[in-house]
Amino acid sequence: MTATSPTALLEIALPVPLRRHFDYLPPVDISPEQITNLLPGVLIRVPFGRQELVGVLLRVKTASEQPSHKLRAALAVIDTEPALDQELLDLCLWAADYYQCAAGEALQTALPVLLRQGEPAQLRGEAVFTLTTEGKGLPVGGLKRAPKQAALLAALQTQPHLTRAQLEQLDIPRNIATTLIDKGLVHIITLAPDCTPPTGPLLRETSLTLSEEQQVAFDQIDYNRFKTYLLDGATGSGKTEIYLQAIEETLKKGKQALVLVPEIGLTPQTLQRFQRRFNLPVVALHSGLNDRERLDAWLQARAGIARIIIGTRSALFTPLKAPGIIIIDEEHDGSFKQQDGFRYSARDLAAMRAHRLNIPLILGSATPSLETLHNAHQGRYQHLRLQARAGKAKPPEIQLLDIRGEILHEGFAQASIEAIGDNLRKGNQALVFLNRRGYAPALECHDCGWLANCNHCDARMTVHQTPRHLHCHHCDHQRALPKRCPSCNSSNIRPLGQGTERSELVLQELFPDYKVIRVDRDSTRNKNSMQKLLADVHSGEPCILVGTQMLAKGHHFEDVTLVVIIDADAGLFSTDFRGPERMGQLLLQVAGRAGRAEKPGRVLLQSNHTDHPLVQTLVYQGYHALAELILQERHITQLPPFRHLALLRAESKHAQVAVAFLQQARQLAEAIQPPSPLLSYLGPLPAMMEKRGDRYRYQLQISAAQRKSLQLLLGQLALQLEAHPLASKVRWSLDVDPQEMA
DNA sequence: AGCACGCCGACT
DNA sequence: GTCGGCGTGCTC
Repeated sequence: MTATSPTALLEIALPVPLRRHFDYLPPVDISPEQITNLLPGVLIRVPFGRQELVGVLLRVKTASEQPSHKLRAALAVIDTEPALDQELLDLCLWAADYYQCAAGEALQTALPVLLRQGEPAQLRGEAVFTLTTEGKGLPVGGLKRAPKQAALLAALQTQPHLTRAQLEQLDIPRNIATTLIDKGLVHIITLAPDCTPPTGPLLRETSLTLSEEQQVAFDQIDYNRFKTYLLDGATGSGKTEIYLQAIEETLKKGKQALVLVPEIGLTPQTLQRFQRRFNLPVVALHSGLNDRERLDAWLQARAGIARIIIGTRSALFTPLKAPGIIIIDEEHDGSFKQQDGFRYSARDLAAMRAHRLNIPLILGSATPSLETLHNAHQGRYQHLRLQARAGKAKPPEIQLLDIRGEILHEGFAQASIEAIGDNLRKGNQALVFLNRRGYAPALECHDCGWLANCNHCDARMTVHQTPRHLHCHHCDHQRALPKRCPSCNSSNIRPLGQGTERSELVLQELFPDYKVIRVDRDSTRNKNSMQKLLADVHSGEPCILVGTQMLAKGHHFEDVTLVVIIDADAGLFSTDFRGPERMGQLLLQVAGRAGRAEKPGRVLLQSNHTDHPLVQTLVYQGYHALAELILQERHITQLPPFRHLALLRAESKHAQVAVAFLQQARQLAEAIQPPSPLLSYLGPLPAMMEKRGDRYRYQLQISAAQRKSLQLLLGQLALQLEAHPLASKVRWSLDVDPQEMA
C-alpha cells in the first residue's frame, strides 16, 4: 500500500445526448475533505471539448476507465448543497434508463434553466419598485404634467413599494416605471425572501358539499400510502372539487400537493380556482414565467414554502420537501408525453414517483386512456366513477348527421346551418369544430388534377387566405398562391376541402348579423390574442365560434348550447392505431363544451360513416363502451395496452441510408433477442409521411409481451447502435411507449 | 447537442 | 480572391 491516497474522481452526467458519464479530476481549489463530502446531485462546472458545461455529480470515485492523461479538472463546484435530492436524482436516472436517453439529458429536464446555466440555487425575494432618496423628496401630487407618472408617484407615496403585479393592477405601463428609473426617482430593490407561513384558516372559502357519488369516491382515497386512483367522470361531474378536497386533506397533514395539467389546460381560470380555495401559497409553473420566476417557484417548492404546485409535464420533476399527493388532470392528454429528446411520459413517471414516495396518485379524466382503463380493469388502479353531472346541468344530446350523398354548402350540411341559425335566434352561442387550420387543405387544378405539393415533404400545401399563400404545416415552407396551373397552365385551380378560415368566411356570409370568432393557431399567434377573442364569447352575446382542438381543451363556454363537428370521421381510418381512441376523446371533449351551465346542450356530428360500429358505439353507448370495443380489438391485434412497444426511428436525406441503418439495427437486435411470440420486430417501414422537411423517415417497431424483456433488449441495443458506424450518418432515436406512431 | 475543421460554390 | 454551405469527428 502506498502512502499517497488515490485521487478522488468526479463522475458527472452532462447535458449531451451521449449515453455515458464523464470523469473529471476535482477542481484545483478544493480540499480533499471537501471532495469526499460532495453529495450526488451537486452541480459542477466543467470544461467539455471547447465549451463549458454544467453537469450533475453522480458519485465520487477513485478509478476511471479513461486513461489518466485524458482526464481534465472540473472548474468549480457551483453549490455544495445538491440541486437535486436523492429522490429526484434516482427518479431521473431510472427514467433515463427506462426511456433509453442519456442521464444528463433526463437530469437537465429536472433543472430550471438558470441552474443549468450555473446560477446558484438561492431563493430570492420579489423585485419591487420603490422611491429613491431623490424620489422621496418630491411633493405629494408631483409630476402632474405626466398623469401616469404622477399615478405611480402617488402610489409609492402611500405604500413603500409596488410589485410588478400591483403596477399592472394600477394600469401603469412598465415603461412609465422605466422613465422614472431613468430620472433617478425610482429604483428596483429585491426584498428578502418571504418564508413566513401564512397564518389563519387553511381555507379561504368553504368547500362545496360533495354529492353522494362524489363522497363515495372521495372516501376511497388513502393519504398514507401509494395507490393510483382513476377518477373517471364526465365533464361537469365534479372532479375538480374532489381534487380540491383531496388537496385539503393533504395540506392538513402538512404536506404538499403536485398537480399536473395538460399544456393548454393551465388557464388563469384553473389557477384562480385553487388560489380562491386555499389560504396557502400556490405556485403555477406556466409558460408565461421567465427563467427567474420559474427558478423561484422551483425553490419555493423545494423549501416547502409553496404548498400546492400546478404545472405542465415537466413540473413532475419539481422537488418537494413534504410530498403528499400527485394529481394528474386529463390524464389521457397527449401533452404528458414529451415527443423529442427525453421522450418521457409524465403520467407514467408520476406513478413511479408516487410509488417511491409512498403517496397517492389521482388520474382524472372524462375519457381515460385505454392504458389507464386497462390498469383499472386489472386492479392495479382503483376505479372511482362519477356518473352524474354536478348541479342542474344535463349531459348534451348527441345527434348523428348522415351526410353521405348530401351536397354540402362549403362543408356544412343543411341541417347544421339551420341548427346554427335557430340557436343564434334564440340568443345562444354555437361552436363549430374543425380540426384543420387555414382556408383549405389542398389546391387542385380542375382541368388536369394537379395538386399543390410541398417540395420538401410528402404532403399537400395548405391554402391560406389571410395573408394569401400556400403553407406546408409540416415543414413550415411557404410560397405564393399560383394563378395558373403549373402543369397545364389552366386558370381553373381551386382550393379543395375545408379549413377554419374558409368556415369562418362561410359562416359570416350566412349569418352577417352575428359575430364569427375563429380560434386556431393562426388567429391566436399574438400574445393575449386568445384572451381578446374569448372576451366576446364570455360576454354572452350570441355568436359563432369556429376553431380547431384549441377550443376543445381547458375552456368553459357557459353560453354555448350547440356544437357542430364538421368531420367526425377524421381518425376513424387513420394509420395510427390510436386514431379511434383519439377521435372518441376529442369528440367527447368538444361535446363537453356544450351546455355546461344551466342551459341544455346539443351536439351535431356530421359523418360519412354513421353506421360504422365505432361511431355508433360512441354516439349511442358513450365513450366507455367505445373504449371497451377498442380494447377488445387491441387484445386481438396484440397492441398496447396488451403489448409494450418501442420505436426505433431513423431519418436521413437519403432513404437507403435510413433503411440500411434500421436493417442493421434489426440484425443486432435479433442477435440479442431472437424474434418470438414474446418479442417481435416489424420493419424497417416508412413513416406515415415518408419525406418530411427533405428527410426520409423510417422506423423499426419492436413489440414485447413483457416490459422487462423489452428493457433488457433496448439497453443493449442502444449501446451497440451508439458505436455503430452508420449511426452517425442518420438521425436516430428510440421512443419507448410511443404515443404517435407517425 | 455544440463546436471546430475541412473542402467546394456564388459574391464584395 | 473570400464568405459560407453542411458533412465528419470529438468531447472525460
